[in-house]
Amino acid sequence: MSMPTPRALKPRKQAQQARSLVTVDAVFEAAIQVLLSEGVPRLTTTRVAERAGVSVGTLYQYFPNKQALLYAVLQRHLSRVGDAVEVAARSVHHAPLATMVNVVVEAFVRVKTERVDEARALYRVASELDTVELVKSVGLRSNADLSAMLDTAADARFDDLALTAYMFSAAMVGPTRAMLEGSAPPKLLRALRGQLVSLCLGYLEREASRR
Amino acid sequence: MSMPTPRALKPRKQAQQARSLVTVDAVFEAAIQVLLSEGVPRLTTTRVAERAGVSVGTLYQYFPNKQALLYAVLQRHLSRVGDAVEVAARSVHHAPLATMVNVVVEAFVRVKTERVDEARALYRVASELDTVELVKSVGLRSNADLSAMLDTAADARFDDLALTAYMFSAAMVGPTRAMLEGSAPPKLLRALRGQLVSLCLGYLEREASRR
Amino acid sequence: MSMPTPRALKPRKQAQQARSLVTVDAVFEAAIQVLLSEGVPRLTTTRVAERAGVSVGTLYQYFPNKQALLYAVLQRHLSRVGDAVEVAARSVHHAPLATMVNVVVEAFVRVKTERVDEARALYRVASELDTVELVKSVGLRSNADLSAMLDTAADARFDDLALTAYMFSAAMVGPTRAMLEGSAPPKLLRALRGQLVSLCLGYLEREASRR
Amino acid sequence: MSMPTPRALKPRKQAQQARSLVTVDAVFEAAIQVLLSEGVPRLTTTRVAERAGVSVGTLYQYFPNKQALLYAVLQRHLSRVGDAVEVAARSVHHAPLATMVNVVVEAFVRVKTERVDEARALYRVASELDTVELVKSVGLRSNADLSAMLDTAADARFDDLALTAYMFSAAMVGPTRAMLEGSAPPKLLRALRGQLVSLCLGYLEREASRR
DNA sequence: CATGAATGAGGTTTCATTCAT
DNA sequence: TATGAATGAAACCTCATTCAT
Repeated sequence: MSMPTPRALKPRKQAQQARSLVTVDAVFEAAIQVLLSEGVPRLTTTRVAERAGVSVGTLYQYFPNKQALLYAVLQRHLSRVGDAVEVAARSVHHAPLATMVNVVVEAFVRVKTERVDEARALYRVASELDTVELVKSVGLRSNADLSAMLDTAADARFDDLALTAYMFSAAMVGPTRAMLEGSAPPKLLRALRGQLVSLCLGYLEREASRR
Repeated sequence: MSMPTPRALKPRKQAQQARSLVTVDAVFEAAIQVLLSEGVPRLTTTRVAERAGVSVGTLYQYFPNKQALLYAVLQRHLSRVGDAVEVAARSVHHAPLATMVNVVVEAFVRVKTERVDEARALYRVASELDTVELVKSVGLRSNADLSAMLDTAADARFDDLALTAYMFSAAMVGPTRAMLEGSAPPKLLRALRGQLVSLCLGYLEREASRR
Repeated sequence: MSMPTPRALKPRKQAQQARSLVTVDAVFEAAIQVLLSEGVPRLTTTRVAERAGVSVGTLYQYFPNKQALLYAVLQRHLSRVGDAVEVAARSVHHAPLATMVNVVVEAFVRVKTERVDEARALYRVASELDTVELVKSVGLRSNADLSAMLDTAADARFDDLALTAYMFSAAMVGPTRAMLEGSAPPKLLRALRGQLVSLCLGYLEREASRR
Repeated sequence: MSMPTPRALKPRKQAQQARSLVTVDAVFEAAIQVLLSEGVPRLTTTRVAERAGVSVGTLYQYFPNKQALLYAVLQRHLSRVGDAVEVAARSVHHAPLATMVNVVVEAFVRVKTERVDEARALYRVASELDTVELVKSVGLRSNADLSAMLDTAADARFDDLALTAYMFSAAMVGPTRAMLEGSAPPKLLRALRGQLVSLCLGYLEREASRR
């Protein structure tokens, strides 16, 4: 759960007051909107502030610089995803493989899908070097959760748990990203959950059988 | 095979003279280098030209704008990948599923891996909006190739060929991207081929059995 | 009175605060100075900002691009001229021809002469293509005012009012421009008013007599 | 007839060979075309050369720099006009005023009108500082021609011959420019000659009568 | 002589950030 | 605390001119 935020990217205020929270949230939302409607190159602090209904000055009261803002937005999103995976994984310790896959995939797809625009917007930002570390750390966390889960599978055992968990994760993340980024037709999107289950379960069963 | 390039992104000269060819290639290479060493935000036309050992003016003789340059680099890379997949897929029409997967994955991993730096660099650029169309068109092409191949499988038949081909493709692309972007440890990278085969074959066998 | 400004040339802010007004005026003045002292090709936004004592950035807060700045300067000048002609023309409805010509020419020469440097500077800019529409629209307005006036002349009547008004206008504008652009000797400039009266009145009396 | 060309603007070759003449003419024509279709800011040497069907290098064999090219084009045009006026004026020495005006205006309008595009194009260039001298010198020459003519009028005498000739000239030039630049409707253009006669004759008769 | 690839100074414009009000 | 005008470094891109072929 802990991913140490680089000092330069720390928010300025802890935003504990009600007013602050509202403002910060408006800014987050605005950033996502701008990202979607204008694209990365046109994501300027002024534009975000404008869209959020505050002045640039105010924005800079909450974030020391633009990077910090994007970092925070991404962090919020990734935390949600990480949390969802973690909760799901914990809930099926000791269950059979099929159950595990169903539950985890279900949770993952749900959290990625309930705010499609957000997910889509953030893919555009996620390659900005500074965020690589963040993405990696969240990945590690999820891998750990999935490893721990797989290790308790009622009906399977894995030689290289870390590797298998990594691939499991990548098998969920990869096609999902492809679909969301490519603005895949709704038909595909609806099929996503089932397909991911098939993909992951097919893989895990193969790996397990190799025992 | 052809993917019509938007007019604004078309190269300026076809670069037929010897000197020109050298120049253009130097620029391509420089763009990739800068992308890797400096990241997207510091990828400026001046820096690319400098690294290529030419003047900005020269760069602009071959590309009407920065976008066009990036577009061209990406296009070259994607073409190579598309070509590799196409050739591989064609070579195993009417073979059994396992052969198909082995051959295609092998080709894909090879082409992505032989210029790891290039692949890695381009992921950073691929979100610059205008490239979405390009990525999509290459995706469509590969999907078509894979569909055609799968349709001839000696030992399997698929209900929704398009969907299955799409997932097959995504199952290769997704984890590969995750690994390259996240700068996965060499150990993982070496395992990639085998893991992808497992992933794709597991999936395809499941889907085929559902006949 | 209103001449709809093309959207791309619209000023960015209406400049209502005191500080802003000062800034915008300084920029206007600076543009004219630079135009006079350096000429069109050396009229750069940087230079104008510098001369105005502000940063380029500030200039661009008020004008979306260089064209818009020049457009605004020209518009301000032409509006003044148009206003002067309109007021003068209205004031002599129903008067004899000689009075009309005297009053209108007097007003025109006065307004063109009271800021000779401005007028001179703007001739240099007026050929930058996009301003053609502006010049034309101001011309139309003046022609209308002059037409309306001539139509009420106590001692004359005209067959083709529009044509006559057009020539009247051109007879004032043309030689004035020639003089100011050619930096005619002061002696000529002093004679301008009388000469223009002679020119216009001679013409109008000829046209009127042709009834 | 002599207008000393500034050294920096002198053509490089006297272009006496047939091939040279053709090239220079093509370049002149191209410059005018580009000026009309693209406007001053987009008038580049490369574009002119391209339109002329030669390489930039060749263009620079004939003109030391861009200014020189424009200067030459303008000079050619102004010479034609000056010549036409001179010939016309000489042909009516000792004639009555009305004849003089008719003949001179006729000549002037004809020469300006037979290549409307050229005239229109050159107005755009004529304010480029360096050309002011050129325009002025041609003006002086015409004024001298007109002065000499008016001085011999059979039925009129003028107090300030220089001033009167200047205004006569301006009365022809001004409205003509206004019409050509403003792309006046054909109807006006057809009326131009008659109107100019009326304008100039009205003026001259008034001035003559003031003896 | 002709060509056109190469040059690079310099122009236009944007945008993260500050700070007086 | 909030505002938004001002800043200026730095990005993108053009184009007059040269010179090796």
